[in-house]
Amino acid sequence: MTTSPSSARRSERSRRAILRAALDLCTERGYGHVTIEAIAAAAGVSKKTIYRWWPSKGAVLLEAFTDALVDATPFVDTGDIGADLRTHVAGAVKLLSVPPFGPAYAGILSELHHDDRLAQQLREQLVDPRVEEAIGRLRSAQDRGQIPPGADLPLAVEMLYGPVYYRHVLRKPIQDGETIATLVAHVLRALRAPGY
Amino acid sequence: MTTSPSSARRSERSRRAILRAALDLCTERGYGHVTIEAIAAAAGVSKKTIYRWWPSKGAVLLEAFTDALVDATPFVDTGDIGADLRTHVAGAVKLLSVPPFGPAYAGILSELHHDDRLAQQLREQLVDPRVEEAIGRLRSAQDRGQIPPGADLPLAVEMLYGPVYYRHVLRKPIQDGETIATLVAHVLRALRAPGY
DNA sequence: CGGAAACGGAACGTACCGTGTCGTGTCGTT
DNA sequence: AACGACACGACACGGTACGTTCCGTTTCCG
Repeated sequence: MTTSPSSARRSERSRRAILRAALDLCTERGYGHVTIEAIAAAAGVSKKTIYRWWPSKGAVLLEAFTDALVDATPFVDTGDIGADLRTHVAGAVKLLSVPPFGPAYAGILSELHHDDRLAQQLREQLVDPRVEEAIGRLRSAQDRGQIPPGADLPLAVEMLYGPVYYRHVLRKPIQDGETIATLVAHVLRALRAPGY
Repeated sequence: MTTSPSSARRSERSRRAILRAALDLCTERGYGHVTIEAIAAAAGVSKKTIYRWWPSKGAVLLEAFTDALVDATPFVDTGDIGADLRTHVAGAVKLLSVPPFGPAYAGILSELHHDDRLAQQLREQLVDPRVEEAIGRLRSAQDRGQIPPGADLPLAVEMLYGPVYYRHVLRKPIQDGETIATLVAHVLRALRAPGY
């Protein structure tokens, strides 16, 4: 998570203040107008302290976002694969719909294309684990015979998350529950139906 | 397309030089490191001229991207809906895979969240027309009985484009032809199969 | 208790922003 | 053919945020 000097001397107090200030500023003025200097000022911290532990603004907000994501959208297993997928997708959609998380995540995504380290961190810490969880839940349904054995589970996950990302980056109004239910139903149908 | 002073006196020569320089700079140093000043210098143009016609860097690159998009991914109708969708999605994927278009589009997307006018322009000029085209092609297949009458065509388009955007913003390696074929097959299956 | 290291604060030069001014050139109008 | 309007290139401006450096202080480990 952290990056450089590797020490237990690090001030947890400052770390929390920085992450908190970063999210707060993101709420009130938007990701693009958040600056390292403003974060430092709001957190009562010197810029040097931020630069010591994070390489960029994106890295600060990625850590803040990841921290805040803890049990935001848990992956339950009630036995009903449809209901569980709906619950999970709805959790992700809802999280992205409230400031500062929607704008913060969009801002982080926007920096991936010129920051290789950040892209790697995001995939390793956020995306891949969640994809694995989703595949695991689908496989569990597969074991119960709710999904055919040969189904392409990774593709299924992309078909679920894809429209969520599509809508998020294009800033179309977030989907309501019915849209999510329809999406999940379509994906399950695509897995279940006979080959094309 | 253009914005402010509305005149026929505008120098087409300068306009072309600016759009060309913007894309070139995007190729060689990445969207995030392209500046208005650098575009002006590379195009042999004063900053004032750029600010006279475009409100932001994003607007310049949106126009450059849109111009370059002409017949990049045509929407054909061979009668085979599966083949046509594969062709179309492959065109979009291929376009995004080559510099400067991939990075340029990602950069434009990144600015949508703090630039309402740009977001509106992108949707009106780029996204909505293409979505309409896609829906039109699906409807044509519907008329021929290849897709059931009640199918949710807008959702189908999102299921097609969604994974493309998902992969693009997360910078996962672009899909190959087989992945695209599988995706298209799944979407068509989801439309075709009986209700869940 | 001593030293190493993280800390806050302040200042630095650099880069780019968006705007303003000015003189030049070019294109419509009459 | 001459005028006048307007886009043009150039240059300079104040402002903001960058990332770094220095310094003196505080905090924690051994």
